[in-house]
Amino acid sequence: MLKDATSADLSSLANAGEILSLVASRAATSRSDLLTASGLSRVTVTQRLGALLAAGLVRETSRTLPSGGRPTRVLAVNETAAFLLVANIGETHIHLAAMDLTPAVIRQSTIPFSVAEGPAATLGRIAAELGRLAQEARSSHGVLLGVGLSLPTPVDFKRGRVVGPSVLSGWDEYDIIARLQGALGAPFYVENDVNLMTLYEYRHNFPGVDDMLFIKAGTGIGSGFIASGQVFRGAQGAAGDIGHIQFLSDDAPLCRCGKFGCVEARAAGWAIARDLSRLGFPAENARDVIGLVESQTPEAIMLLRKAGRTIGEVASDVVSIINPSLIVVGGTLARGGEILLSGIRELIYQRCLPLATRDLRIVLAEPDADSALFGAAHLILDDVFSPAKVGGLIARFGIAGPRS
Amino acid sequence: MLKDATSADLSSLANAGEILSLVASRAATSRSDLLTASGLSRVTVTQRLGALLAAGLVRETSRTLPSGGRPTRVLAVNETAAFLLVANIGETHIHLAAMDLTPAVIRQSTIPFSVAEGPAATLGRIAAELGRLAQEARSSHGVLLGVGLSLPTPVDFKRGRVVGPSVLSGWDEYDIIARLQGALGAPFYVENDVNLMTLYEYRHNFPGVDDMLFIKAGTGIGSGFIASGQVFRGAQGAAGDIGHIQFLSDDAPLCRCGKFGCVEARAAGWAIARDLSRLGFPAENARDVIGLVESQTPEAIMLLRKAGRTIGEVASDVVSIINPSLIVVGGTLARGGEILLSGIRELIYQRCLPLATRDLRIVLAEPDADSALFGAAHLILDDVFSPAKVGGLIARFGIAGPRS
DNA sequence: CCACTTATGTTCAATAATTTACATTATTGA
DNA sequence: TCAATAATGTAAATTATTGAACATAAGTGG
Repeated sequence: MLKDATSADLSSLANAGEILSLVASRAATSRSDLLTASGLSRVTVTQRLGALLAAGLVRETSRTLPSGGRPTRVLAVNETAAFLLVANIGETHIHLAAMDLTPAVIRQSTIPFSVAEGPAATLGRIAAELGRLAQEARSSHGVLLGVGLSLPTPVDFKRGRVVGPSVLSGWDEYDIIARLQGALGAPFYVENDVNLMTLYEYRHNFPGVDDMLFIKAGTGIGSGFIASGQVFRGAQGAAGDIGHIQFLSDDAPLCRCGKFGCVEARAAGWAIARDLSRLGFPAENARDVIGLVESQTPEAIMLLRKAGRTIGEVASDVVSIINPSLIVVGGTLARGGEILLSGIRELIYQRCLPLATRDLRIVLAEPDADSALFGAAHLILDDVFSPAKVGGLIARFGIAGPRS
Repeated sequence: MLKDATSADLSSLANAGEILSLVASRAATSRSDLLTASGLSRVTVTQRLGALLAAGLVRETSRTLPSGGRPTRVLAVNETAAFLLVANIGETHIHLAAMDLTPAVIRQSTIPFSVAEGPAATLGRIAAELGRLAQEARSSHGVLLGVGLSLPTPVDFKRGRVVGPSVLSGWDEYDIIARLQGALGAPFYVENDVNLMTLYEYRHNFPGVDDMLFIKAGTGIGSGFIASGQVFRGAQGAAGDIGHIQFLSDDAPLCRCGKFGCVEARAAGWAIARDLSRLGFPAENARDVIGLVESQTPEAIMLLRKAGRTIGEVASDVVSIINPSLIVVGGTLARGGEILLSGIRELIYQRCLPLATRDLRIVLAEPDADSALFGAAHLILDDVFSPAKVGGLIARFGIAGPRS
């Protein structure tokens, strides 16, 4: 039986997952790389890559890499071949976006948020707004590949649920995926915002630094880390919870968790705001604190410096335990720059063994309000283009058909 | 051109790596499992497995698994198809062994050790003794697959070198692999003993507990952890170094590292021995301490209990940071049983958030002097049978030819 | 003992992938 | 401009893998 070009293309496409995964992960960005990375023959790679190119999933960039002979052409996933939806729940607002595969924002919006509303209503509004964004993205960017939700609370990533009491009261153990997956018809991911910010820093600013720690110092304090290139979540997704490690002392302050002397109660935005208020400078959260620091209020600078030392104290423990090669400090308080950072550096160098600090870099994150959104996009992309799942993506795409 | 049975067998063997890896890792222990796990067709699996069986690399066990119909026969790597060499440098002696693929000891020996001798001479003696063991193992167990060396000091696993100052003075940055690899003609691995004990506990006693922490409380204090099923080493192999985390207090004792208030200086075997000596009970190391505890010396029991609380304090920090689902406490001091463990439990439950301790088990390791040796064996096996490297093993085996 | 169920092996035609050999292309440097 | 170099494409022959169909094996529960 003869086969026409289209069905030959489709059958090549069905086997092209490995190729697509390699291109998407940037493990192989040229045809020659693909040959060695995949172990397949040139004939096969040519054929499968041809199918991916024809389907519009992969494209040739204008870049080439010198090779000594004919330069090799750089390949990339076609950013406009599909899109993602992401949302980040903040203190008072929810930021939402449709993103292409770069990932870059196609379209975004903001809606108000109140904890009092409860998860069902909030998720309903999120679904509605994401639906609107999807509508607009679909015309230019084809299929929806995945949806990601960032939450300011511990999340059991495997189960997609908020775990433990948190600022999102009423959300504990609520089945978020069941509520939303149907509405949007794509794989759904829920993750803690700090882990997503960590992933963003790793993928976007420090690719290749496979053992790094991200500290978010804002109104609360949390951390995330990349272990051997993977977000490390621990048994229940609660890894990196450094805000409630205690240091005892005579004046140990009461924490909102009910214990005394937690890092948060000493160094988080709310704790500094509490101390500033007592000194006669009204402040409520990390933003207020940074405002006072930026207007050169000595008391605020002093307290931020002290907070840096407290964070440094706990960070030194983390360094001893996980031995990262990079620490990125982000969150609102990081806008205090060296005032915060110097205390962190001081304590780490003071308390850690030289071996652990020998090659350790400690840097500030660029202030970026949307890093959790981008992190969510990377999370989706990593999973959807992973070798194990890329087949599903191609099937989904094959059905939707190629885009012009 | 016709092909005889032998060459057909050999070509199947060359492609049988994936099958072998699945059987070795116990990811698939039956033919049916292999079909689904490999994704290959039954014809191919039958053929490749046949080659592995013919080569003597894999064998059928007498066990079967019920299935509702014909039971499926359990497959396993043939433990006697090849062997490993391992060595563990302790305080005063070096334990060495040839092991089969179970891993189980085929033959073992002990030689004296003195730091003063320096790495070159010590490694020379180790090579000679391992050579002797290899000679004996070779007759019954075919090819040597790998050699592992366990050291009581931080090791940069990737580079196979001791890093930083340690009890092994003179070993820092010494190129161990260059010194030994040639002499033995097999892949060579060097790793820290605590990480190997951790790996042993994971593989041997708690398979499936993919996020676990092992604490070694002996003359020194260290820890290792399994993150998502892998030994977590950090950037320089120094992860888990909890012995030199400091807790400040008025009476902070001086540590052998030169800082004050380290966990080691408060709770390690040498620190308890120091305190006991001051109280009039001569003791030098963890063994002496346990001796006094076992003879019901109240002072020793009190100090061990106190050490448990100190270890619990640092362990609670570790729990907050990495969120394990299991803590295994081993090392000489663990022979103190509940006396040590109760303090650890107490502090962890007191200082960690309920979320992190909700499903956390804290248990004692079985006392086992050879756990680092077994851990080294597992380390070699994991690597040699890994999908990426199993091809090399088969090549090596193909050249050596099948055993009867 | 028998029917039922699932595991396992085998044959053979169809399909997929590789190897080989040759051809073409896009650069660099003489 | 021309050789040198390595990337890339392709046809044909060879080899590997699959799927389907059939056969047999080894348990379970009547």
